[in-house]
Formats: sequence, C-alpha cells, structure tokens
Amino acid sequence: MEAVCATCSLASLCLCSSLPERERRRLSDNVRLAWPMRAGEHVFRAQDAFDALFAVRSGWLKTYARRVDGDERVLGFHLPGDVLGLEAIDAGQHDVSVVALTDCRVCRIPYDAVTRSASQSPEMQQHLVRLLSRRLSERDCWLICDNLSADSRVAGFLADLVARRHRRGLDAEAFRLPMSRADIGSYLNLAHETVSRSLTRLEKNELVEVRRRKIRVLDPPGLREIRT
Amino acid sequence: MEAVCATCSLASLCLCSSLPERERRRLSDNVRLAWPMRAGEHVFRAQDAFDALFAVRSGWLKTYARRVDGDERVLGFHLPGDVLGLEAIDAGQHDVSVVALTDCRVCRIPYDAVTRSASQSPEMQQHLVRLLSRRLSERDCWLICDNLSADSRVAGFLADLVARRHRRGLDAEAFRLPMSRADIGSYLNLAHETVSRSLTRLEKNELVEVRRRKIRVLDPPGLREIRT
DNA sequence: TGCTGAAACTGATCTGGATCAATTCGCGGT
DNA sequence: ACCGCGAATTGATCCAGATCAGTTTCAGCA
Repeated sequence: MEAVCATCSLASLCLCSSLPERERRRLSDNVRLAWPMRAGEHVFRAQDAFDALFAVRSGWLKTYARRVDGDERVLGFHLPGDVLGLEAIDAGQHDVSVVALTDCRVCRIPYDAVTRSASQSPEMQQHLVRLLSRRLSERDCWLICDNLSADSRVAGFLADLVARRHRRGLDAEAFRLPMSRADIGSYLNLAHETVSRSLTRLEKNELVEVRRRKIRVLDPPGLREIRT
Repeated sequence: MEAVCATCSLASLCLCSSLPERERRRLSDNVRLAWPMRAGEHVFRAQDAFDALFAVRSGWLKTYARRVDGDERVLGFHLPGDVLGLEAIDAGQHDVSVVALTDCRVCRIPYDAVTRSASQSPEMQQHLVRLLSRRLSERDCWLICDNLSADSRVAGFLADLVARRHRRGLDAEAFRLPMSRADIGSYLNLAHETVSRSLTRLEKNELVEVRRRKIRVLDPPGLREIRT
C-alpha cells in the first residue's frame, strides 16, 4: 500500500504532521487511501460507533446535529486539512453527523492505529493533544463573537473562511460557497432571509461581490473589522 | 509531600482517574497541593503563558474572555472536579481568564509533569485525550441549545448545573448561585433583566424557588423538558 | 439595629431580526 | 434550448428580548 501520508500535501495540517518519518509511515500503512465521496454522502452519522478519525483531502463538508424536535443545527464547515471525529473519542459514539457538501476525498484513520502510534511516539501524542486543544480554543473564539449583529456575524463567517482557505493555499479571493443560505443561517443562528439581506448589505458596502453561490472578497480587512 | 491525588475525592473526575497507582503517585508528586484562593482572585488571565493545568477541588469559578470593545463574555462556570486550561495547550498561552467566584481550592498540575506522565503511561495519554474530547462534545451540545427561547436557555442552564452537582455528589436540590444575573446573561446571551424575568416565570410555573442567589429546584425533569 | 449601596426586580418602550408572503433566479435534467 | 423546481431575494409585518427607567431588596457593616 502506498504511504499516503508521506506524500500528502496537507500533512502539515493533519494528524501526521510533526511525526518522524518512521511514525508517519507506520500510521500511514493503516490509513485508507483518500477515497472519493459524492456530495450528499455521509462520512458518519450521529449514533454511529466511533472507530476512526477522518482527514479531509479535498472538497467541502459540514457537521450538523439534530435537535429534540428534529430540525437540524449546523455546527461547522470543513475544508481540506480538517480532522473529523475528535469529539467522539471519549464517548466512543458519534453525536454529530458529517455530510459532504461537494464531491470530496476523505482519509479514514482507524483510531486504534492512532492510539498505537501515540503509545510509541511522544510526538504523535503531543500532536493529537494539540489538535484537540486548538479546536477547543477555536470554539471559545467563536463563542465570543456570537451575540453580535447579523452583519457582524456574516462578515466574521466570511472572514473565517477566507483565513482558512488562505492558510491552506486555496483561492481565498474568489470561491464558491457550497452551502445554502439556510445552512449559513443555522450555523450563525440567523434566518436564511437575514443571511441573504446581510450579504446584500455587505455588497452595498463594497466588501464583497456575491452572485448566488459565487463570492468574491474585495476587502478582507474590512470584513474582519466589521466583526467587532 | 503528601500524595494528594491518591486520596483526592475528586479523582474520578480529574486528571488522575484511571491511572495505575504508580502513575498517580508520580503525577501527584508534582501537583501543588490544593491551595486556597479568595473570591475575586484569578487562576490565570488571558495572555498569561501556559505551563500548567488546574483542577478545581472546591468552590465555584468562571471562565471569561474580553471582546475587542473591552466588555466581558462569560464562557463557563466551574465546579469541583473540573480541569482548567486545556484550551491553552496548543497555543502555549491562555486566551481566556479564570476567576474565583467564591473562596475555593485549586490544584496546580505542571504541564510538563502531565507530558512526562503521558509519555510513560498509555492510560494517562488516553485520559488526557478523552478529557479534551469530552469537552469538545459538551461544547457541541451547548451550541445546539443556544438559539432557543430565553426561558429554555435559563432552564437548560439550571438543569446543567443540577446534573453536574448531582454527578459530583453535591447538593443538587438547593444551592447558592454564586454568579450575578449579568454573568448568567452573558453566558446565555441574554440581558440580565431577561434572566431575572425568566427566573420569575420558572418560579411561577413551580419549577424552582429562587430568592436572590438561593435556589431550590422543585422539578428537575420539568426543567430539562423546557429546554426543548 | 439601622444604614447604605450594589444587585435584583419590575414596568414601559423600542428594535433587530424572525416570520410570513410573493417574486425572481438559475441550475440540473431532458 | 427549454422547462421545472428548489434556492435566493425582496417586501411587509410582528414579536421576543434589549434597552431605558425607576423601585425594591438585602448583604455587609457600623
């Protein structure tokens, strides 16, 4: 089997980064080669047993959960380099679902391979713990912004996407938003009509150009500024 | 130095749980014995360098962050058994502050002791990873509830406190809320007046009795139910 | 025991965003 | 190239909760 992680362009963002070559190969042998998924397919669903982490190689995905009353709340959107499933390690069972928004490729990393690797490599241990810790602090960050005005939240959301795409070497100036206005609204706690209106206002202020799901960011610092 | 963790009544909730005796003692030797803090003192502040985790032994604390505009957002309240500082492991620097709401006792656990212990004990590794994972999934849980009505959020907040106190063997029926209405509001994204009114309504519905900061929970299942 | 100031409560009003209601747009399929 | 239908936009109204403005309570203290 090909040592996928060794040659993965996302290694610095993913689980394997900072591992010595030896460890990387060891883990890599257990990774199911990035396999293709079609838009709409699930990586895993709430209630599924947890036995593997997943690393996004290409495409967009979203995490969501269902409320008691049955309707869906979007918890996050994922780009290449993101690692999925971390929140299920403790419970041993997924409590959220992840679905592909576009066709994409995802690596499956059996968790017992991670555990084995970690027990033999302090670097792997550290890496995993840091990944988890970073996710916690990102979440804090987001909580701080979530009682701002609708425009601030939408601007902050876009600024976040731009920053993440930039970090990953993807085009951060113009790209396609693969999720619906309703998804964005669910994520930001706004009605889809409000998201639509906010985007229109941001466009009037010449911060972005939006036509349907195509977006061009004209003024990234301006976006970040609005997120006061 | 006394092997504090070995005899700690909170061990099952804290870092040392599930460690073999040998590891527990090793870690324990590095733990600064639970030391007393007065209400209003900080455990750490945003920007402080991170070099230790903290375990709450007794008392109440809160985590908060400051927004760009300077005002404070409460991110959580802490009970005995909670571990503080996990979100700073990756950055090596705290991005939130933790302050004591009552007099309390907190253990300081140098992070290099944790790392050393983890590198020699798979149980410790697992425990740390699970602690982080659980926190992530709790956060998800909370996000799901945060666009509900004011009454639902306040009821959910109380139900959560009750559940946590119960799990820790603290009196979960009647206790003192050590935080102000403004703190609760900041945590729940509500004005302090709204929190006050919600509590009054919950009292009218005979779910709780509240007098100032004393609370008696009359109908825990009822509380949980409202959090629809 | 009474005083005092901050916190909590309560009432009145205002408003941002939700909700309801049409259009309009444009992608996917034939 | 056209069609059909879900998604997006835009407009009108409504309402939960914010904000503003007192009033009351009680914990701490002399």
